[in-house]
Amino acid sequence: MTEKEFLASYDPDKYKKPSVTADILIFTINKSSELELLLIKRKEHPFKDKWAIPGGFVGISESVEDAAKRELLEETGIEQGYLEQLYTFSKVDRDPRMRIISVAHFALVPWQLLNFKAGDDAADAKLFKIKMENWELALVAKDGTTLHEKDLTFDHKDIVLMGLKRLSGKLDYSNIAFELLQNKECFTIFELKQIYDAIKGKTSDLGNFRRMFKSRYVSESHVEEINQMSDEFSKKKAQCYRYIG
Amino acid sequence: MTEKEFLASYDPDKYKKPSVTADILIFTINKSSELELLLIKRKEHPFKDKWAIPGGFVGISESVEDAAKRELLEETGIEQGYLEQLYTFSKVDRDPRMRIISVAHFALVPWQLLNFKAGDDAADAKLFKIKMENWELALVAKDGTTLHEKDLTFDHKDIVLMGLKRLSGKLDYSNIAFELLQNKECFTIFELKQIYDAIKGKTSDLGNFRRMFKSRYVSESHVEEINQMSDEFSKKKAQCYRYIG
DNA sequence: GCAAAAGTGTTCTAGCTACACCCATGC
DNA sequence: GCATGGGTGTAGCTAGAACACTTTTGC
Repeated sequence: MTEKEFLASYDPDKYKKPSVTADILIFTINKSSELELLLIKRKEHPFKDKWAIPGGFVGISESVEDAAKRELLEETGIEQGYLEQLYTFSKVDRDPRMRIISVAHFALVPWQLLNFKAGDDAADAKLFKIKMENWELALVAKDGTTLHEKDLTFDHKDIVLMGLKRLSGKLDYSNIAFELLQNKECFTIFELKQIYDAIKGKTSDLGNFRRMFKSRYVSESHVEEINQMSDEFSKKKAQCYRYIG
Repeated sequence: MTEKEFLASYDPDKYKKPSVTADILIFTINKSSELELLLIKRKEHPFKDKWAIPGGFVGISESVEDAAKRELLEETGIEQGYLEQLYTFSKVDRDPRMRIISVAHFALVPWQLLNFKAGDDAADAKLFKIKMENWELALVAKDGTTLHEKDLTFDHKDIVLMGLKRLSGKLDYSNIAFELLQNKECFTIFELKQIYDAIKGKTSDLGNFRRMFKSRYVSESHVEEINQMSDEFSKKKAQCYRYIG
């Protein structure tokens, strides 16, 4: 039997298959420099009317990344933003409908680009501030809607926690923080520090942050000074920078 | 329609689904303290008689982790060893048979436990030393069989490279190196250094490594001195340690 | 004047690097 | 005696943390 014959006679549906979804944690930093996560209220069973991470099935002729991108677009109207694969969750009973494997992702989106609306599968969509209270996750929307970690459906609590850990960890050895800037072409050191603080969940020393910024980003040419000053975040004019890569 | 009714009427096979496999990079350190990777020679189409990473389909009622564990057992006879999920690869055309999404893993196995034989799907199985030549991956078996990175089937080159990068990176902030020790209950500092050097691909200063070992592992109680000396790796007797966790 | 950010300087520590040096021992 | 690992010591560099200080400016 040649390879060609083999392929022609191969039956892809011989065995029962799990379904695969791409789920996305959509993070943003709001105007008050707080970390927020987009959740949707489910319109359909299972867990109708509960809050969950957006996601959708991976089609037969698209990659998982494409499915995640599509989902991000549907949910937020964003054509391209930072998107990274997080982890694949596959507990057998994680979905009551049937066997579903979820490839979780996270996206970083500047708040002013976020134009979300309830999608096809969502009765509602909201941004929730992320807090840690008594070592447990708490999610609070602007209108006061409060979710405890146990209120998250499926295994979404695990996904959110892993996402937060990864995000916080990557601040130290990558350039992802820049993805949350309002404007990568013109920003101040303080603005970036706000993003760091929001993700790390603590306020760092401004003087030290400046030095870190200069040695790690300016000296290494990830960023350059531009001929522009800003007083958006302070009374005194501040030097603006441009993100290069 | 209640949730119960919804679930009862739900058809899991409404849409075409991709297949999912768990593939696994099985790393070991050989007697000469070199990093090796287990590859199998494919017995079936596609890519019959080519070398590939072991892997298998994820069944409808097992998690991806379970499938990877099962694969590790089948391929190496190892009941439990270090296993970690690496990344999910999903390019649409990565497998000529059909749409297959691969959740790649890596396993760390001490060489003396490695009792591999060709499994059901393999005509042969071999350990390959990992080298970088001209910035490209080269794999060399003890019998001289040499593979270039382009000889790896599917997208296995990408998987191997990502695995190596992750492995090397995790040495700096985790305890995975201990998983490759012949005996976690009794080992010398030199033995651990050999593992580090093999993975990093360079020899580090022994004196400095000792100090790092003591401040990072002994002082932090990941490891403890035991009442035993070894001369397996040197003429002079060396202090033995025990890995705690 | 006060608060808050812009920006600089200082001091201390911890960790890593590159060494140089001892000891023990098998060949 | 020489190579090799076991083991310690030292000096230098760097990044980070903690903190003090000066400047600008809107309120």
